[in-house]
Amino acid sequence: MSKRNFYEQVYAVTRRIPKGKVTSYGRIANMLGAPNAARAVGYALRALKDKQNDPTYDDVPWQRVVNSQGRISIANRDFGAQLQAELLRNEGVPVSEDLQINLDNYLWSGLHWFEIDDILQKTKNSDNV
DNA sequence: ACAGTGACAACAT
DNA sequence: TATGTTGCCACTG
Repeated sequence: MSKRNFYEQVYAVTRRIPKGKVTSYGRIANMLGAPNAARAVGYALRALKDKQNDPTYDDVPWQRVVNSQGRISIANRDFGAQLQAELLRNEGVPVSEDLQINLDNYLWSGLHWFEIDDILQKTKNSDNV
């Protein structure tokens, strides 16, 4: 299909974020070897909105990705920020009223190199996921 | 092929 | 601390 590997890689990493933890767009980009692709990561997650009817992506916990400051994106505020905050709270992640999360306590430690390698292999030139 | 866009991030005022 | 600016990358008409 039209989807590129990068999307799948982002989704794959996001799926590994454990319940009760969060990470940032930039950190995901870093894990995928594209340290400057934070915006692209956000773009990929935003695209999930157009895939809501696709069961393939129902299990992507997009709410566990916030910006580098541990804050839910402002641009998202008007339509999805509150939902994201609610989903996180339901998972046991405290979110302040100004949409801030304490990264000292809830930041995901990330994947190990071999786990990332596994993702890169599985997402290589395939429409299958 | 090319210019525009966005759920980012770092730096500058 | 709070805005504004600039660089990035992948995706889209």
